[in-house]
Amino acid sequence: MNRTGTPHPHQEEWLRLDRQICFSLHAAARAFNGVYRVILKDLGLTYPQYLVMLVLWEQGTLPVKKLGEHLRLDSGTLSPLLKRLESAGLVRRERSARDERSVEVGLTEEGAALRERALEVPRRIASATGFEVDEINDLRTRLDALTSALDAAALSGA
Amino acid sequence: MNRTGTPHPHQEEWLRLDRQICFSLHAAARAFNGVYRVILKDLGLTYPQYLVMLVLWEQGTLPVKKLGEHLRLDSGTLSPLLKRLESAGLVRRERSARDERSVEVGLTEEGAALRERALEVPRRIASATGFEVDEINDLRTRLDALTSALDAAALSGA
DNA sequence: CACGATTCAGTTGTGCACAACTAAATGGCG
DNA sequence: CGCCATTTAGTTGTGCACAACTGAATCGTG
Repeated sequence: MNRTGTPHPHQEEWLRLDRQICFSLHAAARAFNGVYRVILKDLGLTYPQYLVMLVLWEQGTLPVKKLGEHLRLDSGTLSPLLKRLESAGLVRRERSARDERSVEVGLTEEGAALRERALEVPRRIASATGFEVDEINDLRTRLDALTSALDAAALSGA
Repeated sequence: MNRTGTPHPHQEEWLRLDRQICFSLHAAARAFNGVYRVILKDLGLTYPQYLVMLVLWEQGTLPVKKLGEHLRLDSGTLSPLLKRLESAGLVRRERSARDERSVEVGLTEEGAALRERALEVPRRIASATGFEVDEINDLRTRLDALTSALDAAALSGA
């Protein structure tokens, strides 16, 4: 399809590389998820639920909107997830008195207490990865840069 | 809770770091997914469907089992996904004659032809990330190392 | 050959991600 | 004040991930 001099000589190669990088990121995310799944089972939390609890432990009560900003998740994901955490007795949801549109999400006694048991999770994860703190932080920095670039590209219409 | 000399002085800090690394990886995976979603919309593929097509373009016809090994996905994920690709007219599924348990997945004419249009995807992704090929490859290597460590840990019981 | 263990695809049920939408409350502007 | 645009949660529908299971085919061993 390219009689004279192949204007895109590396396209085939790029498709192969794309397969590799796509797969790597996808697999890494799922592998991470899998290890957390095992460790979090003891706490009765899924990985996304753990992320929500981490924010609540750190920030205290805050509206769904703010929670979504911290986690880059919208109400379509958070609403059912928070309902499940509420059913589990870990969080409390109540309409804000000042702004009836808003719902404040806070910890119950039980939810706050769960933090004690969660303290050992990071150590177990670190030992599972076998990575040093510096390596983890370096990887995190690169991933954040990647995410920023991707978000910017998505906004500008890919 | 720790009157004499705090045997775990860094646990609180680790919980904060865990929030950061969890969030970074989770966000990166979703941001990547989002950019691919936009670009793949033209091809009528989702990101996981694109991964399947990449394998088929590279490897040709192969059983569901092998496909799953390449992608680390099981039949619970692949079966419905492949049905959708079949409905879209991109792949063909048929029971192996040699082994009636196995289902061979292959490309249709249309599926094979789609490869031409997919050739530009990696370039668009690369420009979206703004990363150089070397950087991508370096990141990929680290992610693969992480995945290997996590898989090994998962097998040994976390 | 027979029969129990294994392999393979598919199904079911739960949970997350996200787009598109609804409904209620709020805020701004004429 | 009255009305409309915006903000905020929530709902609906589609698709993926994975655990647990089913059922059919195959294999191994006696």
